Amino acid sequence: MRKQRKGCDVPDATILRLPLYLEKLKLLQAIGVEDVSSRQLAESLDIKASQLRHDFHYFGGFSRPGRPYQVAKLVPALEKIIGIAEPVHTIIVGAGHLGQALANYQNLDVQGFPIKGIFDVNPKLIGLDFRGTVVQDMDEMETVIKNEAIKIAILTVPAAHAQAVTDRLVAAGVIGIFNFAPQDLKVPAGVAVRNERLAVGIMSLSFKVKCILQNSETKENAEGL
Amino acid sequence: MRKQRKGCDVPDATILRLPLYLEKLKLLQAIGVEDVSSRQLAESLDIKASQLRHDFHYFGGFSRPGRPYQVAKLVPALEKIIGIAEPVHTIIVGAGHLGQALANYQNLDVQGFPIKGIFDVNPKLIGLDFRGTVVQDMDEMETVIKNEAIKIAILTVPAAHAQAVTDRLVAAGVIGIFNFAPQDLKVPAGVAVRNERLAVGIMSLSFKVKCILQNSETKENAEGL
DNA sequence: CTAATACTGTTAATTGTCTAACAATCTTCG
DNA sequence: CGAAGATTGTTAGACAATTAACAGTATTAG
Repeated sequence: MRKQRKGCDVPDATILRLPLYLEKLKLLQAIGVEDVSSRQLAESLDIKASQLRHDFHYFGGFSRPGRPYQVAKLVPALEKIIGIAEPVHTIIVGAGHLGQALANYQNLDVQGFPIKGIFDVNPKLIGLDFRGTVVQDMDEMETVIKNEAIKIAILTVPAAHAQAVTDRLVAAGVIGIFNFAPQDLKVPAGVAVRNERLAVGIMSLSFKVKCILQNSETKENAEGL
Repeated sequence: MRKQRKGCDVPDATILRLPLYLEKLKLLQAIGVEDVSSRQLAESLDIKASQLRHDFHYFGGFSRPGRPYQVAKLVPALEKIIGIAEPVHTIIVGAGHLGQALANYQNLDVQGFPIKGIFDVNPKLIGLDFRGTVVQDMDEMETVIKNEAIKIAILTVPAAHAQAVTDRLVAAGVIGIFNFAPQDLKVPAGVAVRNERLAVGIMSLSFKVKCILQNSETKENAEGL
């Protein structure tokens, strides 16, 4: 097996922190901060400085010993690593409530993911306008993917249709799917899927809340004795 | 330090899988499956059977050697562990696009999290009706939290107001916050926060897409020689 | 009844991730 | 100029999670 191309053999845990680093750095940049140390940046994100440096080490480091990081260098470097140096054209498939909310969520655009199309099969939704993007029939999807060179799609269709739509997306050339449907997707090698399950998030929270309540009960009992 | 109460000293990674187990089991139950082995269940979730048994082991196991799991026993057991044996009353704070989408997302209700209130400061939004729940003024929030014994809140306000609202929620008795604002929240001990960052998800996807594209390029070059 | 098969609970080994430590470098101050 | 303090890159050790292995139990077929 050929050695993986530079900067791609990185743990998932590190990849998930890169957006957090970038976000905080942009904030610093906005208020005119020029230099930042690993310690300052890490503390503001509630992680250890050694972890931050360890993460950066996967990409060869962004400074040299003795010198703090320069915000103006770090921001574009991270953007390039994440793959958003240029805007990443994106489409939303499924114009239900969630699809609409995402279409209206201007933050996606700001973060480098402009929405180039919204699609649905429901005639009642076709023609609706969200921030300048009009819902189109699903039949148009493949055409838009090719014309706009779409590589990433956001999937917000019902679970029952998720796999069929995924197959169409992959066939049309999409290689990254942000899946909001509670449904495991089968995709060939060379296609990345990220599942975003709201139910998982709120249930894990529920578990912790239950534990907090139990602990406070036992504590009260112990104090009561 | 007192030993943590039974079933609460569990790794995060395991907690995040519990909802997936439950979801799949409910699906099996719906089609009349009575028994399921760790292998069957694990394969349908694309994980290893040993991991599933290891996860269940944190709670003492749900069967005995030689006997497969009984779906009818496992579903309520997991629901109790997750803390959703009884419906968990929830509120949504922030009735913008995302808050509206979540209010319309009937799946939350089905999964055991009925929405008992939606709040916003914007007079234009107050009075809007989403699936029978009417948007109320934020001034009513504390009252509803107390009357309905709300323990979990979904936070969909702008980042700039997230901390202030959080402080009010905590003061009113909320101990679990599902945070959609791109903002780190400070909360006292005994309050759980789960951050749901859409930007993190799509950027991690972008990273992988970039790597896939790079790899296919190098592959083509190698083949071309 | 016995052997063969299938299954779980449990422990050990492996793998992955995080944290700490330190050498090398830079800046600052006297 | 030299020493002190701060900083990064790098490596090794500590910790956590995943996977594999296996002992013990149940079921089934002959």
